Amino acid sequence: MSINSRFTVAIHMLVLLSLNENKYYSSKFIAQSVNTNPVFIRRILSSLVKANLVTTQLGVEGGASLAQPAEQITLLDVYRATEPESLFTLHHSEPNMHCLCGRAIKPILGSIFTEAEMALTQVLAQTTLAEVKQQIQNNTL
Amino acid sequence: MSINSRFTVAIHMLVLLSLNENKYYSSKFIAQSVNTNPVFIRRILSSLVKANLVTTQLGVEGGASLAQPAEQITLLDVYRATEPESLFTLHHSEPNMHCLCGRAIKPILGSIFTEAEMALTQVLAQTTLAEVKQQIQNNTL
DNA sequence: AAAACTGCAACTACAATGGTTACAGTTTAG
DNA sequence: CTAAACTGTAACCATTGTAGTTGCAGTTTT
Repeated sequence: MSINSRFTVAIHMLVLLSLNENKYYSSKFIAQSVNTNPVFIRRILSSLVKANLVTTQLGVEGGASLAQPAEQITLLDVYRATEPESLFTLHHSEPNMHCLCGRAIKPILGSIFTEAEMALTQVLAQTTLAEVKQQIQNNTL
Repeated sequence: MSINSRFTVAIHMLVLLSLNENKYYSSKFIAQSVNTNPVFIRRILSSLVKANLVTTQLGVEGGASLAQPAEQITLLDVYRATEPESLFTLHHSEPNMHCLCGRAIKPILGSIFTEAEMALTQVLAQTTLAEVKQQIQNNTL
């Protein structure tokens, strides 16, 4: 399958927060921009808080705000916070150990998959939230 | 989410076929090596046939065989045959066009995601079935 | 004619995704 | 000090994807 929309939504949210880093944005407000429901937003926010990308404030006028400057947050940080450990699913059921192929294939594919995933994450590490924000703002000129 | 085990299973199958390129392997035999059921194998085979990586033979002593030499089949070919078009899921529901962020973010993320996926596919393109087979055979010395 | 296959449809079980409701707890404004 | 606006989280639902299973028509070899 594919990388969850959680990742896409998380970036969307964080870019939104970066538009005014001193403001707390409510999950309801964010949900309207993303066009989804506030609970889904709060679930993702929960992951982002754990990864120390966002801080939240309870109560009236509360909400979420960036925990770090947008220049310091890369898309890889967001990816790590929202996506599971490994991108590739190895075998659903353990291969047959009586078969040459079954015995040896897992570690070999594992290392190729790790290499491929690293190539992907390196690209994500090269882009910061601030750059995405900048592109969005240029787009509207 | 993550990349389906279909991809992993497809590689497993093809490496198995590469052990003897002149033989037809039945879906039952392949299923035993992968430790799954023959129908699941035939469903994946169907995709591989469409991608011209495999030919099948009906009847007694029939089964599947590589349609190309193992040296010419890369993991990227297998990836393309078994995985959907795009790895990343953009928004589940369309973002709010009344929001600066909602309007502009999709194409920007789209191009970053394309770049990231290309980095991944380039790694997959560098490995052929023959190389995986070679590693498996070395492994058992 | 029997046996060994593919190809495919139909049905099932299970897990993941995202939407919805509900509610306890926190904070601010009045 | 109470009402309102928030977060955080659990519970439940609908939908979809994944993989397993059964069944059967059609093909090929013996």
